[in-house]
Amino acid sequence: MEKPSYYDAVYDVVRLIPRGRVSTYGRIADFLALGSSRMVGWALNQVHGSLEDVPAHRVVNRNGELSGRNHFRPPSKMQEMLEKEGIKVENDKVSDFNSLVWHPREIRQV
DNA sequence: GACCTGACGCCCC
DNA sequence: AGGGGCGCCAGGT
Repeated sequence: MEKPSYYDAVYDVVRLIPRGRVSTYGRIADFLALGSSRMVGWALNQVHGSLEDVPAHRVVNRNGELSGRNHFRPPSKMQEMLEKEGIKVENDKVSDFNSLVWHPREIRQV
């Protein structure tokens, strides 16, 4: 029985997002060559309760907006967790997003 | 089994 | 600069 779903690959990448940093659906999708940013969202949607293992709160859209906050409970939880990591969130958007956005490619550059 | 929607992103107007 | 439409794949109705 195979479940090679790219899901695991997505979770793996998300898990690699450093604390205090964020990444985007698009970058992850591009890094994994999924072809669609939505797939990342689908995968994270399946996470649901495994959020402890997969820091899905560190994944935002290309504008740094917390587009997935509505899937957290309460929705403000996403912002809460981010702020707990030192990330400033204002008006459902990551402040200084451009500076702290993390590129999966950095893994290879270590 | 067909249709619609969805944690997105890019192109076109 | 802002708004609207299409594409991507999976899952639910």
